[in-house]
Amino acid sequence: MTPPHTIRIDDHPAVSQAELKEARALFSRHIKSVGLKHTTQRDTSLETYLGTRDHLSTEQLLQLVRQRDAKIGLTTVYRTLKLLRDCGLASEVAFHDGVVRYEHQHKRRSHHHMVCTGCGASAEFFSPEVDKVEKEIGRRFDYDTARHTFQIYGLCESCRKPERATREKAR
Amino acid sequence: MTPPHTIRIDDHPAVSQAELKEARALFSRHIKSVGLKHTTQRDTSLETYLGTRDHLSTEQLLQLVRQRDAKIGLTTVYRTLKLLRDCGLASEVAFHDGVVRYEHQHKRRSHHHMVCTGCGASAEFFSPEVDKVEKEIGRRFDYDTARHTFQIYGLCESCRKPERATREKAR
DNA sequence: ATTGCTGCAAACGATTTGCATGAGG
DNA sequence: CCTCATGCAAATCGTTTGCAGCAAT
Repeated sequence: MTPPHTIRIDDHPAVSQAELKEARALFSRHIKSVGLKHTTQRDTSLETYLGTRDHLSTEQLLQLVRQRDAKIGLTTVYRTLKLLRDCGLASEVAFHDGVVRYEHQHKRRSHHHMVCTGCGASAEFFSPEVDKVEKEIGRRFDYDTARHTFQIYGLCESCRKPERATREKAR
Repeated sequence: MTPPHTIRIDDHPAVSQAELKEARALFSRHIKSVGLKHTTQRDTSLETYLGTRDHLSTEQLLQLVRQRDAKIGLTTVYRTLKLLRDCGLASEVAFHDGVVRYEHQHKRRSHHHMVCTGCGASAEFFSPEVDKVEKEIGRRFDYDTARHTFQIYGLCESCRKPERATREKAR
């Protein structure tokens, strides 16, 4: 199941030219440093990824990638997303439906998700308190904290209305 | 992969007699209300579940259940855990390894997890601020919030030491 | 007697891996 | 040239489903 739409507040502009350049450089550097090769498929995947927003599954990215090059394989996209994650351009998010999604990570403000269990819509929000909690707890347990995930699940306003059809059996 | 051990602070005593009774009643009531039947396998699964702590996967519960009745099938445990979830005795948690785990939920304080990406250990912690954020954000987006998950990922003290063997390739 | 339950085997969906062929440095 | 990448098909893994025989009401 794929969220039909995604709400977001605190919208940020599409990736700027400068950021694009930096992202490409970061990727190349990573590729090189691990002794891998620069390929057209990886390029296409990277460029496509950079043109997206929000959280998308591998399958979704594959669809977009194939609009540029119909012959790229699913496996390659899976592998490229791991590379993007490894070099810090993307991060994996797991909502509660068994599908891994990726979202932009590079120089991105820490943020969290409000997910509708009815229609699958998700909204992002920012909360400095939550970030503060990460640091505090890390200190308390003597953990070197790297990241956190915070998702709130609930029913959005339209899914809450007089038992609408949109609503699916909460898995 | 299964966490080798689980750290926890703010330990609470094993489920008390009164709580056990209440839990069984809750389960029976749920069973009845949905028109299902009371079976020995469900009983065994419930009792076993009530004797556990922390978060355990279906597979782990199956092992425990089989110590009481070796012939209980995996499927039954999967199904029973869904029932426990449905009646509010358990809730599902997804860490970042693709396995669903269950934890006690009935009358349980809201809590969160600090997970070590090295050895898989997890510690629970409590944070009223985080709970407050859930309410606030729900109001802001006009979502009827039901629950949230908050996990912090990082390296625990021993996994952080001079590249110990315990440490596995961070997936 | 019904109707739901169990456990097995088969089905599933997301993700990973093996491998022969092809492209990059 | 040698090495790594690709894309396909097959393999995995957790989880779900179909079904025939069995147990609970």
